[in-house]
Amino acid sequence: MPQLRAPATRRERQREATYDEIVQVSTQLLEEGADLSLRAVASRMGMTAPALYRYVANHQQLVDLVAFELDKAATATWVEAASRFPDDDPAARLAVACARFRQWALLHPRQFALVFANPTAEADTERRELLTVSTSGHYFTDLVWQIWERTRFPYPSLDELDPVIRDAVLNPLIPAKSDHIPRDDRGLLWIYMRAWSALYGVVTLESTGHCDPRVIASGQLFRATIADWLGPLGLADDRERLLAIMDEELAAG
Amino acid sequence: MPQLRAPATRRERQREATYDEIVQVSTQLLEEGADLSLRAVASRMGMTAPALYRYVANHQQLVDLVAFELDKAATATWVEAASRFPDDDPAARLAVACARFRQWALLHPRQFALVFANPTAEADTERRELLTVSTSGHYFTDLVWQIWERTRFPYPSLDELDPVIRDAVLNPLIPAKSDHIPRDDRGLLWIYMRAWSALYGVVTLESTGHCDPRVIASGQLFRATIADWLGPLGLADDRERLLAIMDEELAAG
DNA sequence: CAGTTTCGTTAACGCCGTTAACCGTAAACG
DNA sequence: CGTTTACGGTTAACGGCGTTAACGAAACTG
Repeated sequence: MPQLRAPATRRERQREATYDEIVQVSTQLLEEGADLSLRAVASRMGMTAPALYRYVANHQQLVDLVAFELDKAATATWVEAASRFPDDDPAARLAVACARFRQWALLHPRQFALVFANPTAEADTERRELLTVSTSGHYFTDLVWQIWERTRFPYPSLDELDPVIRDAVLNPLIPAKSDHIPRDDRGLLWIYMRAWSALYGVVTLESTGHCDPRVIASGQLFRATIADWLGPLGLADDRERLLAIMDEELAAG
Repeated sequence: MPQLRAPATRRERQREATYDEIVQVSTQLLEEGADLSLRAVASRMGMTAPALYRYVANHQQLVDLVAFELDKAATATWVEAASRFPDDDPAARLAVACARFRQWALLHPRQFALVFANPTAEADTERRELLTVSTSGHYFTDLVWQIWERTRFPYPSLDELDPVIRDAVLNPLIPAKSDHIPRDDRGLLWIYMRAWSALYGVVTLESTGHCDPRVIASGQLFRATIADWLGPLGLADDRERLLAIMDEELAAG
């Protein structure tokens, strides 16, 4: 059985490989604290900068490409970490994933900024679409859904929602794995958005350093923010266990 | 009576004026969507770029200078807007200020990013210090304090706080007008930090566009986030009035 | 084999931050 | 008052950036 993922002609495989190398070299550059520039990436690949224009239309597209792959790779790491808890314990998995997400953001602020603070121009539909397929977003939505299946935490019905929000949860533009959520349960996505907003907010605050460094080091702001969301997700009974899991994960990273 | 603010020699006055022009030209550039570059600022002032090095040590310092002044100017606008409510109604003032803060962030995302998403390097103590005197931070802390004077909402005592957080509230590195807060009431600052984190988070999410545009347009995410903080600030009774004030302000902007 | 597409090159343009060397003039000083 | 100093500007230059244009070789295609 031949490869499914690397089919087609030799040229196409070559091209795939070049894309992979671009991403690899880019992440390497970022890791070293260097800027993500076309020239730097090219020269480290043994090419000249204009050659990269065969693969990317401009600098911003390079950034978007790398951001997408960084998100994918980072998500894979906390999916892996979360998998030490079983399938049927999505709350524990969420606790692990949130903690890992934060630790990644603190350890790699430049990469975090690239993926999550990279300003998206209003009219730029292409970049919007890319955002919609964000890997981490899908993972978090899925966990929230799985938690709801167990705790049946309350969520607003479609009628209760502001009409604009109703549209948004019925046909989401955000990264959310929502196809399998029945129409009448789409109010769940509102809870998801609000929870994501809280997580994003505190992690961005800490990652960009607009915060007392001691508060960051203690992890208390993050912890308190997460703790506030256990109730709304129907996890109040599990509170101590989940916070313990999170603390453990924070201490490790 | 001679000027108090423009004393000293003629040279010093001249220098002050040049700084003012730098800031003015910079904000003008940002307003036009251009980048904030030394060369652009200099040429628009009728100078050459190296001349600016007589006023700022490097590009980052120019950015910091402009960020600080932008924060000051923006804060002044919502202080002004909030002053349509009397002194003794700090809750209403806070509602106005939060809404204005968000509208400013949405209308001027580049400026917002400069002031509030401008990553602060860990070891950079100079920039930390600059952060500590942020104007908007002082205004918000002061409002929270004034609200507490009226509602006496609960806050953690010093013993209840994590030791690190205790240090942080006793000797804050964040922009907070805290000198007049008695030592035993410093737990208030923890509430302030948490509330600021929530406000910062949702506004950053919206301003950077990492969010469904329809959700931003509706303002519901922001509204819900603020609404969640009325309780902890002892403003539950005032809920409808305050949300109405905020809605009005959001609609205007 | 001929023709075309793909993928790389070099050269160049106009930005950028930053440094070094230089100079007139306004202020400070003996 | 004349001298000296330091301030606030200049020009020239370096290296790096994104980006475009013109071009060529090698690989696929008929």
